Amino acid sequence: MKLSKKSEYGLRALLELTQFYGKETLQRQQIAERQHIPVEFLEQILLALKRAGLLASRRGIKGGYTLIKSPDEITLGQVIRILDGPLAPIACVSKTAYQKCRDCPYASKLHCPLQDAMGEVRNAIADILDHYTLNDFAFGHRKG
Amino acid sequence: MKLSKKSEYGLRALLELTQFYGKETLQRQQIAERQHIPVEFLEQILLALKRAGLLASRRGIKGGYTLIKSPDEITLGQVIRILDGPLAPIACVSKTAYQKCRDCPYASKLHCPLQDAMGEVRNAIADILDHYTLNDFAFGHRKG
DNA sequence: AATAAAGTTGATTGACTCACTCGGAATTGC
DNA sequence: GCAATTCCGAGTGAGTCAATCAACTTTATT
Repeated sequence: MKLSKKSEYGLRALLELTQFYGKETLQRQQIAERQHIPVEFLEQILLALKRAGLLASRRGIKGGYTLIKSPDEITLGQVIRILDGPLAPIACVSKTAYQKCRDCPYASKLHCPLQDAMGEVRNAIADILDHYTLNDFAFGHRKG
Repeated sequence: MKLSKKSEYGLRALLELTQFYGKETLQRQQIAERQHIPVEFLEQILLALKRAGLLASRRGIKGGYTLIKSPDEITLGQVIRILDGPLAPIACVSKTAYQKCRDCPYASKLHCPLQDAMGEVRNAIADILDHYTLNDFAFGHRKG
């Protein structure tokens, strides 16, 4: 049940970008230093977030990265799915990346105990992460 | 955020053992067949559960495994911790295996955004899995 | 136009983990 | 004593994680 370094770094990078949203563009170098992330690894991560449509970038001198969407429209769940894949503990209870379980003795039955349990877990995780925006993350949580 | 095969198999094995609790002892072979688990891998898992105090075993002909604790005293959370380690997505929010984060720019600060978010997730997961007993698992869930 | 600074891309690496597999020793029932 | 079973440690092949590197393209400044 572990969060990868990739996602951790990704979230921390977005934390910085959220703080400068609408003000400045940040360069990998700056983000890496502020958050203690290896630059070249960070690069990969920023690129992935760019391809997913969260960031824009400019090359060359004075280049850098900016948030392209408002930080209250981006959730931690989205980010983690981009970098780590589905939130669900097992594929057969994923809503965004469902896969039928092969070789499971309950695959053909109507009802699987493991699916019940892990389905609950998946929903609990998604309920939190899909409502936790970058704004909540950077500036303190709504905590409804 | 994935559950390992080890834990999945472990839970499915315990599902069988719960169904025969107080009646028969089951052999690896039987459990493996019923749940489609590779026998030798299953062995490792059963051993780990034995060392953790959940199972008893007998060798030789007519040997096998039995639950040593009542299935309403064993939770899915316990089982997963034995086989997969802590439930928390990152070590610095684990209650059963806390580790201070190294190299995190917030390590010395009073407050870390990532800890807040992942702490919530950890609690949500633990709330479910630490109250989900093998009885619930095998015979249908309480669902309060 | 030249240069330097920055992002882009793909390949590669080393360590580690996951999911098994194997061989043999110890125990038990007959 | 023999066969069936668990116990235990070591090993393995594939894959993943976390980087790292080299080469390339784009941009601003001079």
